[in-house]
Amino acid sequence: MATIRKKKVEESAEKKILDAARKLFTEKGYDAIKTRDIAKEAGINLALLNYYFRSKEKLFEIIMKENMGGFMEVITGIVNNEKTSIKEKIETLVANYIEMLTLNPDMPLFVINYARRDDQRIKMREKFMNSYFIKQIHQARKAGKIANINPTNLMLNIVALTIFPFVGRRMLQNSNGLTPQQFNELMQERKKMIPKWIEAMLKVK
Amino acid sequence: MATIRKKKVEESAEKKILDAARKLFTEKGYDAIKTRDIAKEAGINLALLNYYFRSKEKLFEIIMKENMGGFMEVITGIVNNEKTSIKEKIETLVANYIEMLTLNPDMPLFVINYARRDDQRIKMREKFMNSYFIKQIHQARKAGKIANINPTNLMLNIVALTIFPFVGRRMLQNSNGLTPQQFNELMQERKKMIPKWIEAMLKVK
DNA sequence: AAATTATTTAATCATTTGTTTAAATCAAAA
DNA sequence: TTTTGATTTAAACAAATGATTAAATAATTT
Repeated sequence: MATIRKKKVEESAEKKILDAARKLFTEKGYDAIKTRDIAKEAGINLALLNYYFRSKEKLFEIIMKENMGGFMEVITGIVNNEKTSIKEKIETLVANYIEMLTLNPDMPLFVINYARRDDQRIKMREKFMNSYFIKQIHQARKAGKIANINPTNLMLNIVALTIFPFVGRRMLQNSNGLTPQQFNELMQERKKMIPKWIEAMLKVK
Repeated sequence: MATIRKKKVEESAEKKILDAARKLFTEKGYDAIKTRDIAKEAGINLALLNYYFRSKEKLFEIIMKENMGGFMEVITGIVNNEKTSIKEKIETLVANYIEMLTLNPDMPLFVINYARRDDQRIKMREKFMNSYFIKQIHQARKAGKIANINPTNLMLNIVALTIFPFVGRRMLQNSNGLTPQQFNELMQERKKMIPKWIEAMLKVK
């Protein structure tokens, strides 16, 4: 009988490997991390890694999909909600991203480098440009309520102001720079300010 | 006599190696590029690389310093010029960066990943925060001419709006995305707009 | 042209690194 | 307790990769 047996005493090796891989791949990327690093970090033997995940590549793909999903998921719901205003959408978008990135600050650089690695295509722009949010922007423009901004530039500005500090995090948190604590405080301040800054931009002609 | 002799017929192998290394390292980073890739791209034999540059690491360092220099150089002069206004500084800074990055669009991601690679410290923030520009900002704030913005956030905003599109370039230039031509046009538009957007931000309280 | 020095190469070495193997150990079921 | 399958390991393998060697070729000086 194909009954499944489980060890229950401690955290499964499979999970330990996934956790180690997530941490290391997200922090340093595919090429910089060796399978032996992952095994060591997970506290298991090297062979286990291939036993559970077949190869480094397959393990990486799992982490990549997790991260990519997390990174995209944030926008999907918000940006297509037909019940919220432009202002509300920007506020929610910025707040949710900063919350998520505070917990997982290396995610954006991971995603960006994935595109660098093998010219993989990431459809973030598509998702954004086809959204209800962009329709609202067009309408508000026609009605003369906001300036005649290029929607791609608007998207870029929201994303740049929100995500860039996390991408450049290591350049801010250097010896004479911010402590992790200060960095987080700064991000909390930006959470409040970015929507206001965007609002101000939307009046520029 | 230690006279130096040169081959003049074609471009020197040394330069060909440097050019290849610059292209490949900047595009894909240290770990992703093999010494054999560089030799092939340069059209020379593998051993030459070590003959001229001792090691992959040493060759990388040369490219790294080039890029780092280029990346920092832009701000140094501008930001400490005591003769220009805040507005002029922002305009010059943005324009010079976008000009440079249009010619070398992979440079920022290279620099950012260098910090990721071995926790190297890059003193961009220091340069900025100790500059005459920041003094001017403090004065203008006291005089009530601009809003009470945190200088680090101001710096982040200028840099984010200017540099981020190049960092995320491969996510914009995907199958359904922008052509390189369209991307450059967008950057030219941003060159004009970013100073205006920053100006608008500086009025937000 | 001969001598000298710079340049270039093919072949090899040594280490790193992803993967596999075969055997040992452990936990649940019979 | 014995059996059975899941889990874990040490050791080894094979390919990739950074580096070296020793010899050949090309350019310049004498």
